Formats: sequence, structure tokens, C-alpha cells
Amino acid sequence: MQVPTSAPQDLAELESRAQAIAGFSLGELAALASIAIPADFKRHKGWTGQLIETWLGATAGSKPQQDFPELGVELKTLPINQYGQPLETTYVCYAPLKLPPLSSWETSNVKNKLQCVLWVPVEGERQIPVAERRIATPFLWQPSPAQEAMLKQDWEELTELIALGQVESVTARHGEVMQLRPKAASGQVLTDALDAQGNRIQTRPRGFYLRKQFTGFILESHFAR
DNA sequence: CGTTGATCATGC
DNA sequence: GCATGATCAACG
Repeated sequence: MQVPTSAPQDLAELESRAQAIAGFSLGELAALASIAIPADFKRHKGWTGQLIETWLGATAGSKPQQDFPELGVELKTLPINQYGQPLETTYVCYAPLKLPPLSSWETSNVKNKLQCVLWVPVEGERQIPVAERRIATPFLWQPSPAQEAMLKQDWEELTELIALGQVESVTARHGEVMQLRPKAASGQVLTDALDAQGNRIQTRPRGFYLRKQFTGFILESHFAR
């Protein structure tokens, strides 16, 4: 097995590459790709995602686009426990805080990002050394009408609060399947937003995250089929 | 003990 | 500063 040197040409090739790494440990994949393995993720939080990107032939580096633009596919690795349940929430994208919110769900970043996702579940329990964690079964997913309705509802609720200048009062408890949380290099990072009177204020950048229960439901639905 | 809020690395 | 990849760890 070798690291691909080009992007997958179609969905079939992407799926085939994804299936090929199923069952391998992160250590094996790193060794085959000549990539150093971190002892832990304290300072390497994005390492697994980048390793998977390498093996699937995603364009290196971070781009403000989908991982496979030609295929319209977004790649998400998902740490799971021994029962196949997600251990962490899933980051979707930044939330615009300076809204002339003529924005709609249909044109939102969230909907665009989640139109088609290649989920790659990976063993993530801390007791398992990083190198020994294995890739589970990757699969392509598109939101069902019901799932999209849930996402849309949360997006509209959260976006409305932002539009009303209530950003500061939104907590991660809002939203049934998707939440809004700080997303920055530190708590010192600030960005512009608006208060209820429309005055410019400074606040921590926020991102949209999928709750574990929701991604767990996606996994369950897929493997129950 | 699960979740929220904070944090780490990197590129442009 | 924003966007990518996420996990860490304090707290309720």
C-alpha cells in the first residue's frame, strides 16, 4: 500500500482509498508514509486528520474549501470509543458574527460543508497509545431530510441570536444537534461582532460544532443499515 | 463524569 | 486575523 500522489478522480476512487486504510493503526499508516508519530495530542491536535488527508490524497495544507473540491466532499475524522460512540464534538466552520443576515440556511457555510462528508471513525480513547489506534470503517454521508431539518433549525436559531446582537449570551447549551463555541488559539483572541444596539463590540471568535449525540446518531444509522 | 469553554499547530 | 485540522482540561 502506498500514499497517493494525486487527488482521487471520482467518488469511487475516494471510497476505495478510504476502505483500504480501514483496520490499519495510525502507527502503521504513519510509518508507511514516513511521518513521525507524536507521543500524545497535547501539541498535535490535528495530527490524525492530516495523516488521513495524506492517505486519501486530499490537497495538502489547510484550505478554506472542501477537502475534495472536485468531488464536493468534506473529510472528517471522528474519534470514537470502544462502542463506536464519538468522544468529541465535530468542528464544522466559523460562525460569521458581523451579519447583515440576509443570510439563509440554503447559502450557509454549514449547509455547504455538510452536504457530503466522508466520515473516518478512529479509535480515540486516551488509554490507547496513539500509534496503536486503528481506523474503523469510513463511509460517505449526506444528511437525510430529517437530519438536515435539525441542522437547519439550530443554524437558524443560533444565527438569529447573532443577528440580534446576542452573541455574548449564546452558550454551548443552545442548539439540539449543533452548538456555538469559542474557536481560537486562545481566550485573548478577539474579533468584531455587534451588540443589541448595533454597536461594534469585540468578542471571542465562535465556531459551529456538531454534538456527539448527533454524530453518534449518524454512525449508528449508517451501520444499522 | 460529561460538557463547556479554552487551547495547540500550521498556512496564508 | 481567519481558516484548516481537532483535543485538552477545568468546572458544574
